[in-house]
Amino acid sequence: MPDIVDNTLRSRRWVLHLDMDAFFASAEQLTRPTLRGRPVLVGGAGGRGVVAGCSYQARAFGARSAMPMHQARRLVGAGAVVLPPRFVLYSELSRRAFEALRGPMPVLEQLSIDEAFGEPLELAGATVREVELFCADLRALILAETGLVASIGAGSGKQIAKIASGLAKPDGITVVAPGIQAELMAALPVRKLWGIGPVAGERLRRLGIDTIGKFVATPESEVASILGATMGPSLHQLARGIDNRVVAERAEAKQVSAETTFAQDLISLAQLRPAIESIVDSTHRRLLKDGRGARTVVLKLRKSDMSIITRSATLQYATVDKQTIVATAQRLAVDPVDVGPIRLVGVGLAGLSAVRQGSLFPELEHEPVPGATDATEESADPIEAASDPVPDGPRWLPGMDVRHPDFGHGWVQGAGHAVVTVRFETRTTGPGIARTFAESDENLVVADVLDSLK
DNA sequence: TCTGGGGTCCTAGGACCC
DNA sequence: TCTGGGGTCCTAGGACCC
Repeated sequence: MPDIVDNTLRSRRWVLHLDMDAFFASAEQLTRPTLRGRPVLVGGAGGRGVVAGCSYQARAFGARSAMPMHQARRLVGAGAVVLPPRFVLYSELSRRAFEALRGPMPVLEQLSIDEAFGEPLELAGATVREVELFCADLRALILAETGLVASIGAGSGKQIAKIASGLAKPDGITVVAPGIQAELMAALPVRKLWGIGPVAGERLRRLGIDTIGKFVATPESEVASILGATMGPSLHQLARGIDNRVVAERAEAKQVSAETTFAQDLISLAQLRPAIESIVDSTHRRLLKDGRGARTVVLKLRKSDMSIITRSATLQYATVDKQTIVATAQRLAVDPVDVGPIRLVGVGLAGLSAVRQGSLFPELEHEPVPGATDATEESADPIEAASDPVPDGPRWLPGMDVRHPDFGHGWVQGAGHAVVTVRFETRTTGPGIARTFAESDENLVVADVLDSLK
């Protein structure tokens, strides 16, 4: 990167990319002040869990998102704080942040729970300095509204804005002036391009193309033959800094789905059947929340070797009827005895249509499913990897939000041996004290996650 | 004790229709 | 009596994103 940046340079277009810093872990540290400054790992704690988010203190040890949790834990050591994700909390913080941003930026393209593009019209033709000031205001707004830190990148298009926000982290702003864009990008690994993942990255690396600069220098025809006739040329354009994609509100979701990885592989139909039934339950809840009906049911099975089998069926009419969906998913099931042990079961619903039309002939969609009737009794309650409390399971699990009439809102730090240790604190209390109770203490009750924001 | 869960988009083949 | 061509829908698989 050049040492001197001319802050008076203007760009015709300024696209902004906002990204919350270490979002999940930061949300935990916000609402549980004891965790501030500590290596926090958010994700599944079971043997097959992975890191969904980690604090910068955890990253210092080498922990990363998507890393197996046991590996991250080993890297961080004894000081690691492992917490289950609280999506309700993250969604609320996300909602508050993006709602506030719609003031200064009415058009927001939300990419995920913690990321969005914006292209404020008032910045058209602005200078680098003006963009920096605008971004500083946005960061202050997010901080005031949520207590969380976001980094912002800005450039002449989406691709460069996204790269810039990565460079801005943590807790910063990076505005890429048009004049330095090409030089800045050329030096970056080709994997930084949005759309070049592990497979394409490896394919390019084997051909000696490891930087965006070398990628740009590769003839477009060759790129097309490596990455495909659609992706190739369009990525080549983006790498050359040609990016006229507009910033626009996202359309409605095209599918809803739910999936669960089981602590132990499912090895029989008798185990798979009830698993499918319970996953449909989750997916169906999402469908009802969405408000549309679904025509296509997709069953997804991940085998123990990580390969994926999908089977789908399209109904004659969109439906919201759970039994229809269960029956369809069961009909798609394959026998683990034939295909091999299964670690994950997922059910997706696509072909979502706003017309909630019930089937005219629902009985036709309830064909008997071989092996389905005995499955529920037969056995196979597959061991859930998720840490949801089960009726006969432990009453308290680490990370739970709880309340006590004398000590207020807190969270479970640890449980076992008939006792439970609770840290009483919320966003505004400052670091709280930990107290230990009998597991059976009636004064301790499960609390609303969002109370930790108070 | 390797590798989550929620999505999007692309490709490719076959069925089916005109 | 040999075998069109375009368009759409459905299905399965795969890459990629956070």
